[in-house]
Amino acid sequence: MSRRLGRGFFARPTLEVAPDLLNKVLVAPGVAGRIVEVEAYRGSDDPGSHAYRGPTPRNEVMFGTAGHLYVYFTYGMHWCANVVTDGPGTPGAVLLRALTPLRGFARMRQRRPAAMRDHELANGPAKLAQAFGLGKSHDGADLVRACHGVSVRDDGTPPPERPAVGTRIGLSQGTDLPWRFAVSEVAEVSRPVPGR
DNA sequence: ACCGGGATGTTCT
DNA sequence: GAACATCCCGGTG
Repeated sequence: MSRRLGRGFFARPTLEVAPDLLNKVLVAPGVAGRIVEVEAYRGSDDPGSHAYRGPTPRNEVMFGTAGHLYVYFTYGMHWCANVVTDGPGTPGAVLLRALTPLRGFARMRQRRPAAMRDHELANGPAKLAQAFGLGKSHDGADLVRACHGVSVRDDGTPPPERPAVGTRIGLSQGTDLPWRFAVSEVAEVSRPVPGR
């Protein structure tokens, strides 16, 4: 039994939403996975955020309504998926970095032939986007309305009381901010969180 | 096990 | 023209 998250869950400050997303379930057609690692990004005072220098064609959905997907293309071959947070005009998003696969193993493996084991199907931001078939067409999709069959659900598993906290990965600015959150001791975390 | 580099093209300066 | 919220493979030890 589970229920889809509503607008109110997402329309809160980014740094509140990010840890609350841990242990929620991301669903796409034929597949599902538990969110076990995320990173918070916000525009106003976060030099690591795509929104830091103001709106552009790429990042405009970060400035829009909470609960939509922000999907961007990077390194010439990878897609990464964020959940938009906070209020209209206040840019914020949470990057989904790792999932524990729950359903649709065969489908994910088909999309990610390089994964040797189940826990490698979605243990990275670009890996999970590929495993879930997320790409350009999903940028701006409304999770609350389950556009394209993509939504976030609560199956009754609460977020960890003490999530692992660390700095974000792959940035050249904002590297000091401890805005990476993970469920401790799960195999799917993309990289170990120092100090826990 | 660990490390280094190449892939590949959009986005913004 | 540089940077990029990454991943994978092949080298070495």
